[in-house]
Amino acid sequence: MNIGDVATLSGLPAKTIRYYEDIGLVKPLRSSNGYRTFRESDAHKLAFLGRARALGFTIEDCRNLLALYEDEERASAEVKEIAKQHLERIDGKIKELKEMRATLAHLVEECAGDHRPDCPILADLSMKRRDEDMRRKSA
Amino acid sequence: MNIGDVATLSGLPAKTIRYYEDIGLVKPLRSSNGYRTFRESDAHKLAFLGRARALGFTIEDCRNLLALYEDEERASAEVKEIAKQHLERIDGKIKELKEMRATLAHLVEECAGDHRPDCPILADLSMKRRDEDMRRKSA
DNA sequence: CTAAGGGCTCCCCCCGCTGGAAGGTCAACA
DNA sequence: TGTTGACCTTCCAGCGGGGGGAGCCCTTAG
Repeated sequence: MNIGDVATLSGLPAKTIRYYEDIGLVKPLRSSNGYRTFRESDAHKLAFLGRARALGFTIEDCRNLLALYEDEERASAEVKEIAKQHLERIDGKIKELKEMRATLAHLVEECAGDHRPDCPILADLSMKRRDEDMRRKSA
Repeated sequence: MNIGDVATLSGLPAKTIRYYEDIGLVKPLRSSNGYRTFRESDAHKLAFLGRARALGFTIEDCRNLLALYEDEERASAEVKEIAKQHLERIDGKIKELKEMRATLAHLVEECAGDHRPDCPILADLSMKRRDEDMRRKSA
């Protein structure tokens, strides 16, 4: 299989696949004309990578997951640990985003959004730390 | 004020402030020794930027917000529009993360996490698109 | 006089790709 | 046989939003 074929199969852009080779995630063979030649197993790995990335795992996570995937003797505990840590990262991000959302939604509600210049959003962004602390406490 | 002073006041690292000058968000003066000299207004802008960035606004958003902040004739509708768009971006990200979280949490639950190699997490990551679609539908 | 603690510029690094230029290869068709 | 046009190759640059660090200058206190 050439790169275009695995790209179609895995849903990853060819550029990304070349990059994954660069950083050592896949190691396709080369045919005499210099083209990359992918085996079935490479195609599987790439599909695996695509799904892991879609779940938000970092490239380093993927590298470790792939190593475990290939290791028949692995302990599922190792995999679970990686996934759990990732779950925590996701939870952290969700929390952060929700806090932003809450503040922002509040400000958007307060803002008249008309032709006048008075704007609570700008007022909040420009206000001093002391006031911000007060707002936080009252919220 | 030198850069260290505004860094302390705004809570932004000096590096970041230099970067903001680079991209034209602030335009401090220079004193004869080459040091940046920040006015009160620069300090306010930087604090403004720090808070806008903390709410997740992109640099380009910040640029626009800052312009509106400085424009006494602005219409609050313009500010509100930027904020609303950002709110939508945040909602999109939260949704995305929640979907990841749901899938991942399910997998983590299923995984025994012991010394044995059997692992539903790896099984899911390596399984074919058809099966994935089925799982999605049943979920 | 010297040392510490600012400040300055400059360039490379991070992540995870993405785009583009300049060129080689291959299959189909006239 | 020549010529398209779709592939493929490498390499270099850049995104956002800074961070790290080298190697230098300036200032102030002891």
